Amino acid sequence: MTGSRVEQKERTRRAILDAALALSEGSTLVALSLRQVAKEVGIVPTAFYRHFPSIEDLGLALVEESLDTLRALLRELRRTAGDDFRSIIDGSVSVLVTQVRQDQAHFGFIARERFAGPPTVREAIARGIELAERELAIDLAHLPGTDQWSEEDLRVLSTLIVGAMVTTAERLLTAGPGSAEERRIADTARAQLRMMLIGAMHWRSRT
Amino acid sequence: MTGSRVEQKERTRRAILDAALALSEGSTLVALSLRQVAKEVGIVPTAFYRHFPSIEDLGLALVEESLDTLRALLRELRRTAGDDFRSIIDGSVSVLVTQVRQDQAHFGFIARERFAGPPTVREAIARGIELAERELAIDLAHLPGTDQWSEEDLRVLSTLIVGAMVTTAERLLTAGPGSAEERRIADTARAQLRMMLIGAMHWRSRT
DNA sequence: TGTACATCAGTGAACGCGCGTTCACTGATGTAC
DNA sequence: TGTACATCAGTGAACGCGCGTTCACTGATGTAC
Repeated sequence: MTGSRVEQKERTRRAILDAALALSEGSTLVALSLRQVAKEVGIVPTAFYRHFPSIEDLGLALVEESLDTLRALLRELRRTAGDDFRSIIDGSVSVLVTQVRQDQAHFGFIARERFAGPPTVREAIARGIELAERELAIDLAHLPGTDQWSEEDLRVLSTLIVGAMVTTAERLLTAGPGSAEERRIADTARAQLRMMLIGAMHWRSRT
Repeated sequence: MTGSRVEQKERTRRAILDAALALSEGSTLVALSLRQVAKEVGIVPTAFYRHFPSIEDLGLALVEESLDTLRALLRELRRTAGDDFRSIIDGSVSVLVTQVRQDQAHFGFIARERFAGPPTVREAIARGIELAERELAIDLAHLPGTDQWSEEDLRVLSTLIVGAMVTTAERLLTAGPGSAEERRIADTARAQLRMMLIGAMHWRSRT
């Protein structure tokens, strides 16, 4: 069976990444030890070096994977956007719930490292969130009723919405999958999105 | 000079707490080492035990101090609340900016430990934030226009507002004190609060 | 006020432990002919 | 197809280092008389 040695190596590499995600759950990247990870995977500590040049490179790989899942979430949100407000709201929240559940370990990693990670990691995550805000501002500009809005207004609303979505994602992470709590969080997120959009629709009529 | 030995001990204790806050800045509580802290303070590692029974107890002391700071912020927010929407919004944001600046180290600590800290710490912080949400829901119920609101509606709006305030506090922490960025963050927070309250005011007329 | 004793914050040596990393190795998988 | 050789994921011993914690100590500050 050709490729079986290659496949086995890939399987071990995946096991190392998964073990690192699971072990960092309790605190942070910086608290991860190579020996802990190796023990969890079931290999001898030195075998680690067959897969990553150092424990720091393992961390970088986790960061990149996690940012990939964040970008996948954004792509999915834009792809499934409906026409009217109600379907945009409902669709966005259900995509958020689905994706957070699907890549729970990665989103948990992002939540933890966002402020507790090494500077470069914090910056990379901040850039990912800023990207979402900018993309959303562009999408908002195409919605009816925002024709007269300034760049600044679009930015204010998009950061508000992205902030609420980040908060919702973080709440989902602390709730059990499929729990009543999860449904309540999703309902709250939908109501909040509705409230924000109602505020936005009446925005110019007031200022 | 009576009390001078006691005062010196208190000064060292304070220096240990401050050093721990400064050192945990780069990552988390769990990455703190007693020897690092002692070195930063300028005492020998074993002298640490004259002040705390263990490094974990130092962590608990930091958590309690930080939660005190959080509670002080909430108290200050309620105390300075004005009558009309505009003064409530402007007052709340300027109190937030002032308090975050004044206890930057503690708020940074909370931001970091909120998801990366040990489970008990995460729970304590989550409870502090929930408390703010419940208190705000009560205050909102006393505002004009919310007479017909359900408990649920009040909860939805208060979690939305608290979430935005948490996000604003976190943004302030990454901006320099007195910077143009800081003023922009405060302006954005004010606009967002206005937008949320406008949405709230038109809430019932839509659902 | 002066002296003798008590307190206790900070010292310094020592300990066992888990850490990341090095090195020479083993033996199963894969390849060349 | 069968044999001889190459590759390389995983092994196991060893290293020096920083860690938390113990212990007996020192000497300045504080107290009793």
